[in-house]
Amino acid sequence: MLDERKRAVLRAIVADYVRSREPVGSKVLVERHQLGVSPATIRNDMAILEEEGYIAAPHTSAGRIPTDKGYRLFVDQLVELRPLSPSERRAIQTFLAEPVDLDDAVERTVRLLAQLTKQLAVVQYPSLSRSTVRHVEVVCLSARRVLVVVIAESGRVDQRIADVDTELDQETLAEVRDRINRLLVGCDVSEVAQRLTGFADVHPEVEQATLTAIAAAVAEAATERREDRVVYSGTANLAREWDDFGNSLDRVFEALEEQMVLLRLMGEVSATRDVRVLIGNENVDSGLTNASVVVSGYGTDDLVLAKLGVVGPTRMDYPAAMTAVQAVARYLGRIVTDAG
Amino acid sequence: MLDERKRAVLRAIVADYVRSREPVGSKVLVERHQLGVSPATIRNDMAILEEEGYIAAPHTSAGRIPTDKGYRLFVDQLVELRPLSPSERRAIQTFLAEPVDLDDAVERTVRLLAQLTKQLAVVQYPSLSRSTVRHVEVVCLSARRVLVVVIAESGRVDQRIADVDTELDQETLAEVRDRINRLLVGCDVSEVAQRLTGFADVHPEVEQATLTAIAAAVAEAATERREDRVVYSGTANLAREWDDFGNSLDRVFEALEEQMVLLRLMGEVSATRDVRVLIGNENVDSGLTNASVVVSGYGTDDLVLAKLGVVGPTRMDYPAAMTAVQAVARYLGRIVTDAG
DNA sequence: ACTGGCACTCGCAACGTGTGAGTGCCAGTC
DNA sequence: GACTGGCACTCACACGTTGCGAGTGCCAGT
Repeated sequence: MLDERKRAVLRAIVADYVRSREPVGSKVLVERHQLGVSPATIRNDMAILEEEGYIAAPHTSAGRIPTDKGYRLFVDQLVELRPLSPSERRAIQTFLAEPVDLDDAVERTVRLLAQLTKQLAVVQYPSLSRSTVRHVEVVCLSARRVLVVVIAESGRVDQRIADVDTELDQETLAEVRDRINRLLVGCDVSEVAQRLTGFADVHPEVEQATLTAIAAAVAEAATERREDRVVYSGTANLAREWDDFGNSLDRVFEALEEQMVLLRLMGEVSATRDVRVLIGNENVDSGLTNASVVVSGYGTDDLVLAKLGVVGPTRMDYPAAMTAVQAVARYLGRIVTDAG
Repeated sequence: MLDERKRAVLRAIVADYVRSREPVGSKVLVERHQLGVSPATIRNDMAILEEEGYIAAPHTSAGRIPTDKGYRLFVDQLVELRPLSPSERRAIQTFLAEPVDLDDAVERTVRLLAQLTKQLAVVQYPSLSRSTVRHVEVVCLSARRVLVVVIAESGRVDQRIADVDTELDQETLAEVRDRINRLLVGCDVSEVAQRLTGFADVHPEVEQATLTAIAAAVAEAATERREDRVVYSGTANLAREWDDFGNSLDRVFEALEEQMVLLRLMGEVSATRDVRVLIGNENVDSGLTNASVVVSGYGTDDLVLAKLGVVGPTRMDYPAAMTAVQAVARYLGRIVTDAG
């Protein structure tokens, strides 16, 4: 087990390295943090820390930098989360006040998080509670195309385009719409597909294939999985620190545009509302080397709707990122459960 | 006026420089393109071209690179647009087939364009024809929050959250909704705001402020300007060639995340359906130096709905970009006018 | 009008070198 | 035993020097 002073030394090394990006030596360590001992003593401690694998020297006669193991110890035991500064708190409140709709709320959140942490921020769309159907609208886009809109009681609005074989006049369309509504309104979205089976058969006046297509579109719209969508923001922050990622930058961006990577990244942490940290190689996810992820679930106490977090270099300001992620997750959770 | 051979030389310089990223000298010029004369002759031509300002030498005894003026001449007179290769044509067709809704269509388009041109692709949302109101839905999200959904005949679906002061029970909400629908269905979206004036007054059974809030939300949703939204894709391409932009990369990404920059960029070219090119400093837009924009409007013959294009380094493959932009614009125009 | 030849110019990569930050170790002190 | 000052040692890195080669401009010759 590590000595109290050695832990202080590790904490100091992490702090300094995060700020300066440069290997930190024994001398600056004692003069910047009041450790009360001489550089030589610190050197001994550092030798121990290196033996134990918490820090490493990039080459002989350079300072030390924290290893992944060192960061891990840091976030697990050494970090003290200071509360948000009033100005930050105010920034969050004004930024997230009065979102105009769900998209807007998510959009603002991700921007805010990127701005607060100066990292790449990622927000997963909340999986709005599967609730009951409120209304189904069917509108005609062109001769052979109709748009289906499904509005759920929870406020979800999903749409889908269906190609149909026959031209539909306004009256038939209206009738189809009314029948669908009569059939579905109030029923749980999970039952939609089921209720629609055979829908085409019982209305012989319209061509079957057409009705089938429309029914399929309605079913698809009702079961669309929005929680597979993620949005991100703060690419400029990523670019600013790109030299911390061993990878060439375009690889990183390729990985980003591949939504799956982000989803996997978020998926790897268990869905709880506390803040989790993945450090460096702990996430096996290729494409991002030397990257850490700070992530938290958001939602109500008993139900985690989705996750949000930031991605940055292993060498990042963990305390700041953790408090920001936590605070934003809490706010967004409140907004989103309140709003639907 | 420029000699025919000098034009050939300029064309060759542009072609080579675009491929190699390196100043091109007289020797490689004659051996790669069959110009039928010796390097010395070419050197004389190059001297003329330099005098006229079409090319420049980064320093003594280096090859020449095209100036913006050179590129301008190239795209205006020297470029020959070869038709799309069958495989490209096929790629477009499969990629853009059967979009599931408007978002999906735009999303796919921007990805496709980025992939085809290997540049940053930008697509502006089409301004769907202002049409008549089809249906208005009002659902209750929480005690003091309602969601308003406006569906237009054209297939536009807009939503808005309204905060209300009083709690609304289901029946009143249903009644409000019915009244709104009776009032608005079939009326042009441009008249919505007008028709709603005084809406709060004539229904004394519900608190006025609440009705006003809902009416305002409906009006806002109906008049939302979707055409101010742009989406982009292909950031990895941008990162790959970032050293061509004098700017440090993070500035570029900051500019990107500021949607306004892209909108201005698109806005600077007149809204026609043919392909326009802005080269280097021609676009005064700060933030992107050494950048060119290839852009085209899309829509029907008589109505340009919005614009799309690519952004890349001044030194980009203009012919390829131009054909790709043109083709994609044409396809998207067809899809989007067909679909809404 | 074009070409071969030649002197000239620089950017750039390769090499050598000196400097300084940082270390490990050890003998001495409290 | 824990800490400290001192000292020899090691590299990374910044800096000046140098040589090379690509490319040019010019000119005399065809």
